[in-house]
Amino acid sequence: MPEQEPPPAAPKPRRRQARGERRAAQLLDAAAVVFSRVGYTAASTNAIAREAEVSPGTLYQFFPNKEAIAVELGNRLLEQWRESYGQALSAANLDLPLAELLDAVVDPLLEFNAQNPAFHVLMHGPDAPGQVTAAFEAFHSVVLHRIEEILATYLPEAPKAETTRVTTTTLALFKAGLDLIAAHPDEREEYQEELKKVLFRYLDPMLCEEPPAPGAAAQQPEA
Amino acid sequence: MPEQEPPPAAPKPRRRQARGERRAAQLLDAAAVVFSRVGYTAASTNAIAREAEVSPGTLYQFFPNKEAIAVELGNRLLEQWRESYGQALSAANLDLPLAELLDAVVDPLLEFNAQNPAFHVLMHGPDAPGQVTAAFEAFHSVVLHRIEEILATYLPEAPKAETTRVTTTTLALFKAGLDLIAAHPDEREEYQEELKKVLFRYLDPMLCEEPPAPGAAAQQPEA
DNA sequence: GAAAAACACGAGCGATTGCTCGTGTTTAGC
DNA sequence: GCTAAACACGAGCAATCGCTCGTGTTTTTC
Repeated sequence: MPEQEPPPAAPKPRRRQARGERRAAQLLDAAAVVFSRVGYTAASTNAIAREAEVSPGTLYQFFPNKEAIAVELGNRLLEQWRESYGQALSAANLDLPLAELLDAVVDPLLEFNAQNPAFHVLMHGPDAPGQVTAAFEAFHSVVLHRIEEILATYLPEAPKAETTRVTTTTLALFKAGLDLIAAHPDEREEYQEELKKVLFRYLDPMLCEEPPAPGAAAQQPEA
Repeated sequence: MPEQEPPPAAPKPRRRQARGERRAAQLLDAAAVVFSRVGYTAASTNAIAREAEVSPGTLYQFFPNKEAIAVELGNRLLEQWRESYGQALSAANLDLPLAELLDAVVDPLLEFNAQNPAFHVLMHGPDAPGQVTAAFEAFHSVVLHRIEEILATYLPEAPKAETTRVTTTTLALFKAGLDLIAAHPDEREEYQEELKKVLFRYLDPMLCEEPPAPGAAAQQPEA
C-alpha cells in the first residue's frame, strides 16, 4: 500500500530569499488586478504572470497551482482587513446610537471594498475556489456573530432565530449597497447615504434601547 | 469592397419541422439546467447537449453558437415572465396602500425567480454574454421606469434624480432578498417577509400620500 | 417512390488553459 | 571562490473548450 505523507510535516522546506518574497507579493498584486478585471475562472495564470511581468514558470515557483494564488490572496486581503478596519466592529462602538454606529461600521467597510475590488470578487464571485469561499465564510461568520452580539444588546427580547435572521438580512443589505456603489461609481456618496438610510430604517424600529414612548402601540416584535 | 448583407433579410430560410421545434425547446431546457448549475461560462456546450441527450452536432443544428443559446433562453424567460407575472406591475395596483402594493409585486416576482433559477443566473451572472445582458437591461429599465412611475405618485415632491436613486436602491434591495432566499431555501417565507419589511420601512417614511395621521408614524399593517 | 430538405450523429480540429521541465542565472553559506 | 539552493525563463504538453464536417437517417414535397 502507498504510505500517506504526514500532512503536518513541511513537505517543502524550501527557504525563500528576499527576492522571492518580493516576487510572491508582486504576483499576488497582479492576481488581484486580473481577478478583479475578469473574475477567477477567466483569469489565466499566464495573464497573471504577464501582468506581473514574469514568466509562467516563475509563477509556479511560488504557487503550486491557480487555486493557491486565490487562497493566499484571500488570506492577505483578510489580514489587511483585520489590520486596517477590524476595529470598526470592536466593542468600542457598542454604546453609540444607531445612526453613529452605522457610520462607524459602514463607512470603513465600504472604503476597504472600494480600494480592494478583488475582495468583492473573491468573496461573492460564483466561481471562487472552495477553499477561498470557506475562508471567507469563516470571516463572514465572525463578522456575523459580532453584529449579532451588537444587535442582541439592542434588541434583547427577540428570540435567537430572529436575531440571526435580522443579522443575515443586514449583511445582505450591505452587500446590496456594495453592488449598488460598484454599479454607480459616480454617485458613490449618494448611494452610501442611501445604504445607511436603508439600514437605519430597517433596524431602528426594532431596537428598544430605552422603554419606548407609550404613544406607539407595541411595535411589531413580529406577529 | 465587400458588400454588406441585408440584415433584415432572412439569411437562413430554413424551415423547421415539429421534431426540430421540440429539440430546440429541449435544448433550451437543458441549457437552463446547466446554466443554473454552473453559470454561463463554465457550462460547456457538450454538457448541454449531454443533458439534453443529444450529440454536440445536433445542438449546433439549432443554435449557431453558445451565445445564441443564452440569448434565446433569455428571451424565452423574459416572455414567460411577461405572460405570467407582468400584470403584477400593471396599473391596477396603483392605488393600493404600500404594504399591499409590496405584496402584489414582491410575491410573484420571488415566485418566478424560485421556479426559474436560470433567470437569476443570466440576469446577474458576471459572465453572461453582452446581448443577454442588454436584453435584460432593457427589461430591467422597463421595470425600473414602472416602479419609478409608481414611486413618483407616492412621492411627488422629490426631484427626479432622487426618485431614480430610490428606484435603483429598491431594485438592489429586491435583488438582495433574492440572494438571501437562494442562500436559505429552508427559511424562504421568513426571508420573504423580511424583504418586504425592509422595503416597507425604507419606502414608507418617504411617501406623503395623504397628510399623515398625527398619531404614530405610519405603521405597517401587516401582522 | 424518388429527390430534397431537415435532423442526428460523433470523431476530431484549432485555440486556449493550467501547468511542467530542461536549462540557465543569481544568491547564500562556507 | 566554489557549491548548492533558490530564482527565472519560455517552449510546449495534456486536457478541455467551442465548434465543424462528413456521413447516415427521417420527414416533407412532388
